[in-house]
Amino acid sequence: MPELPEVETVVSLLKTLVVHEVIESVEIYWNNIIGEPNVTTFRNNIEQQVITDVTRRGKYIIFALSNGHLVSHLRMEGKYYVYDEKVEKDKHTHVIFNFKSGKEMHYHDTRKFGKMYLYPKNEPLAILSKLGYEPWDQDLSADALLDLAKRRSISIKAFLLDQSVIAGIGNIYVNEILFTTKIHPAQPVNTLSKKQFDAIIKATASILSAAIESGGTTIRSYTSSLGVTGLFQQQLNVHNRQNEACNVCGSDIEKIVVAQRGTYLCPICQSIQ
DNA sequence: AATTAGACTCGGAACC
DNA sequence: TACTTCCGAGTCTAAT
Repeated sequence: MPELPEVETVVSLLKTLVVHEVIESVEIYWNNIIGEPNVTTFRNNIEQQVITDVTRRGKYIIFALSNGHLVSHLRMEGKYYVYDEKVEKDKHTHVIFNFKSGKEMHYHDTRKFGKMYLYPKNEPLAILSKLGYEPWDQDLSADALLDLAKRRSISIKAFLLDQSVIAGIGNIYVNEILFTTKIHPAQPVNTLSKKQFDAIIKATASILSAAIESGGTTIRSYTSSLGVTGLFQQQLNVHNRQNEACNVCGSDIEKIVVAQRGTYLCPICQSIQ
C-alpha cells in the first residue's frame, strides 16, 4: 500500500491515535517482520516505552519512542489498525502492540513483506541512511540530479524509483510524474536536460502534495489503515488507465514494461528523444 | 597493459 | 493482475 503520499496519510492518522501511548507488551506472530534486532531483543527493548511522535522518511514510518525509534516499512501490503479495546487477530495480523490504556495497534500484512527495525536512543537509524532527497528538500536541484544521472545508463523511470536518489516515489507516482513532464519512461537518464530535471522536481512536489491532500491513492491493497480511503485515483492521468483516453491529447494510454514494472504512458505526449 | 575494487545493472526471491 | 526492497551474479569503469 505504500508510496510517500499513502505513508504520509497513515502517519498523520497514527499520530492522532497512538502518540502518548505506552507499549505494555508486543506479540509477534511472524518473526521475519522484525528486521533488527532479533525478536527477543526487539520485544524486551520496546516494552514499557512511550510513543512520543510519529513521522516519515521516504516510505518509512518512524515511531519516536521514549528510549529509541521504531522504524517500519509497509512494503506492498502492510497496514496498521488501531482499536480501542481487545480485538481478535486475523490470519494476516503478524504483530500486536498492546498499550497500557487498553488500546491495541495491529500490524497486518497479507504478503509478509513489511519490516520493522528498533534502534536504541542515540543510535543512527541505519536502514534510513541510504535514502536520497525528500521531494521538498531545498537541496534537491536539477544540477544535483544531473550529477547523479550522468554516469548511469538506466531509464529515467528506474532512476526515479531508486530510493537513494529521491526517497518516496513508487510506481504509481513515477508514471504520473513522467506523464506530466512529457518524458518517456524508458528514456536513458543520462540524456535528460537540466530543464527536464527541473520539470521533474516541480512535478514531483506538486503531484505528491496533491496526493497527500487527497489522502493518497486507493489501489488494490491500499485503503489506508484505519479504514480511510484515498481519493487521488480520481486524479490519475495514466496509472491504471490502459486503453483510456489521454487527458491531454485523447490518444489511448498504453501499458508497457519498463524497469520490470508495469508502466503507463501516452505514446503521443511522451515520445522518446 | 593487466588487474582489481567498487559501482552499476538485472533478475529473482521474499510471501502464499 | 504487482502500491517494494534486498541480494547475488554478471558487467562496466576508474584507478593503480
